[in-house]
Amino acid sequence: MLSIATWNVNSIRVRLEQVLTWMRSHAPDVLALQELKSTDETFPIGAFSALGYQVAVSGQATYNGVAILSLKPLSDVVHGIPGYEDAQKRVLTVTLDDMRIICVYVPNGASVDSDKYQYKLQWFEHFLKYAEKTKKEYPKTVILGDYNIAPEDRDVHDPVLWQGQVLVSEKERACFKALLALGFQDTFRVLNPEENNYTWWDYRMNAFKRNMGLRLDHILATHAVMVRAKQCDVDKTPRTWERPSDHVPLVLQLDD
DNA sequence: ATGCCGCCCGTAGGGCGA
Repeated sequence: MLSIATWNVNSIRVRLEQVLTWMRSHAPDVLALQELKSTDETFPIGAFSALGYQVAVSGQATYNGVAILSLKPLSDVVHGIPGYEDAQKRVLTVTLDDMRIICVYVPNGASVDSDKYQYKLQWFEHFLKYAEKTKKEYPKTVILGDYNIAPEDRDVHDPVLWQGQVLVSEKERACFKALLALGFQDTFRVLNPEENNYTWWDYRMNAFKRNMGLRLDHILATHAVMVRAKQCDVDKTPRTWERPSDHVPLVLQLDD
C-alpha cells in the first residue's frame, strides 16, 4: 500500500504539532501541504526529517506556500508552473519512483466580480497546459491539493445559497471539468460515488458543527494510477481539535 | 451585511482567505 495525502494547514507554524501528530498516527507515504504562510527559511524541515521524511518546499511569507513530504526519495523537483511567471507560490512538483506528483494551491478568487477571480481563471488556463504536458511525459500523474472549487452541487452543503458564488461558479467548475477531460479522475468521487462529504468548513457561524461545508480539496489521478486506487477518504478528526485548520486531510490509498 | 472567524504583520487594524 502507498498512501498519498493532502492537507491545507492554514499556517504551518500554527499547525505544526497537529500535522506531526496526524503524521505519527497515519504515517502517510506522501503528504502534500498548502497555505504554509511560511518562507523556505522558516519551514520546519527538521521536524519532518526527524520523522523520516524528505522535504520539498516552495514557501512564501504571509500567503500561499506549498510543500511535499515523502518517505521515499524525491527527485526532479520543479517550482511553480514552468513558463508562467507568478510571484505566488502555489505549485510544486516532484517524482517518486515513476509517479509524478503535483501539489497545488489554486487561487481562491475572492468573489466573482473581483480581479482575483479573473486571476484564478487565467491561472487555471496555465495550469491546465502544465497538467496536459505532465500527463504526456508521465502516464502516472497525481495532482492533489486545495483546488478552491466544489465540482458539483452535491459537494456543497447548500447549493441554492452558493449558486453562482466563487468556489462554485460555472466558470470555475468548467476549469475542473477541463482537467477531468484531460484524463484525470477525481479519486474521491470515483471511489465514493454516493458519499456526501466536505473537506472545508468556514470558521464562522459554527459551520463545522452544522456541517456547512464544501468539498474543495481533491486528489486527481491518471488512469495508470487509478487502477491501483483502493480508497480515498476525508479525515474530519483534525477539524475537531483545538485551533484547527479550516481544511482537513484527504487520503488516497494505492495497492502495490 | 462593509457582519461572523482565524492568520499575518506588527503591535493597530487592514488584507486575505473561503
